[in-house]
Amino acid sequence: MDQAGGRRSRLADPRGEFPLDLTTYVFHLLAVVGRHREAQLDKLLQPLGLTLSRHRALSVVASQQPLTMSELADFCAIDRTTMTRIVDQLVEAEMVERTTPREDRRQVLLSVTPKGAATCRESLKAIWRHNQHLLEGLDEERQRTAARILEHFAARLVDDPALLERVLLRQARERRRS
Amino acid sequence: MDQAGGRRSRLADPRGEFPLDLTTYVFHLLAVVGRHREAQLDKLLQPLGLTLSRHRALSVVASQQPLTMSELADFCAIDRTTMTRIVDQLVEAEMVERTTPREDRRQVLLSVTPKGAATCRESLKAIWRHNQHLLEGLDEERQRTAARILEHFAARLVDDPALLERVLLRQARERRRS
DNA sequence: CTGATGTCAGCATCACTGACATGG
DNA sequence: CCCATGTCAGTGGTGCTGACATCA
Repeated sequence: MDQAGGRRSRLADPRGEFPLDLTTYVFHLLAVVGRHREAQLDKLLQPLGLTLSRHRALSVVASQQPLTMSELADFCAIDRTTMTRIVDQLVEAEMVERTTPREDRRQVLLSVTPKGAATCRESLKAIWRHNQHLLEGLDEERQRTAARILEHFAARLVDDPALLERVLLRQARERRRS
Repeated sequence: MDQAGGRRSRLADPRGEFPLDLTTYVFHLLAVVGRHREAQLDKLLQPLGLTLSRHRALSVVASQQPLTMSELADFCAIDRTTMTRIVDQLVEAEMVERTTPREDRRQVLLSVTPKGAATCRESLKAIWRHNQHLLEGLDEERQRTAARILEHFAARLVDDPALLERVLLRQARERRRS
């Protein structure tokens, strides 16, 4: 997607392996794969009372707790104001708790409740199985190649080096109380 | 994303190259890369009066015209009812036209107007440049590997073989008037 | 005061469901 | 009658902007 127009002559793979030129085709597939996968995962998570967005937030809180709203939003690459509403929903469902630290009372620290931890374990299992199914037949070296290529994209998409570090899941919390 | 929880011991890359196990990390990056890229492209297209969704639909119509609503929705991996509204917006902007074929008057055939074709050329150019920037530094062989891996994902995500063919942009129209 | 953090309201877009009209 | 195609209305989740309160 993103591009599929123009003359056939300008937009063909010279080797004939793919239906479009490489640049166009890679990003078309990126969009289509993401779309189908998100739709399937949403259905998978429905019985657990989660959407994919809520699951993403919940699983990051579970693994990185305690963390602030801004950190969570950066990790998930989601707008802060949107994250406020997603956390509202998780608090409503009694899966996540907000607490205010004494040192800096502007912040909010997020942590999971026992119910949230249990739900997260279930959703992680379900998604893990789905991911494994998608990766079946891809040897480890190909998976590493995929990860490296995606890291390359991320580095070019995210200007701020500190934000990039967080998006790539290097270190979580430092300078919290500095 | 999707998964980031659990014990550190269960979710680590054995080789230490990546911050999480491969399965989890590949899909985390898939989500984050898609998110950042879509945000940037939306801004890029704003001056042209397009959103990313509208551009995607427009460019497919431009390259595959004439085609039906269902075909367009399948190509873009977007729900049919959602596509009705997106095409409404493109018709409103006088970029796309709907016509009813004589053979099967249930269908609607889509085609671009001159204004739509011109806008599409501009948006394709802008997106092409953005994509080239992202791919800079990746040699052709890596791009081919990426395309093959994403095709692998698509094949596992889409059950219907005919739909998969359309999603992978093999052949567009056949059995139209059969 | 300035800047950082988090929340909130309003707006637009989009996904999904269920209903509906049309026509093969 | 049955099914395919396309549209439409309603609901809910999401992204973004701008405003606001709080507090270091």
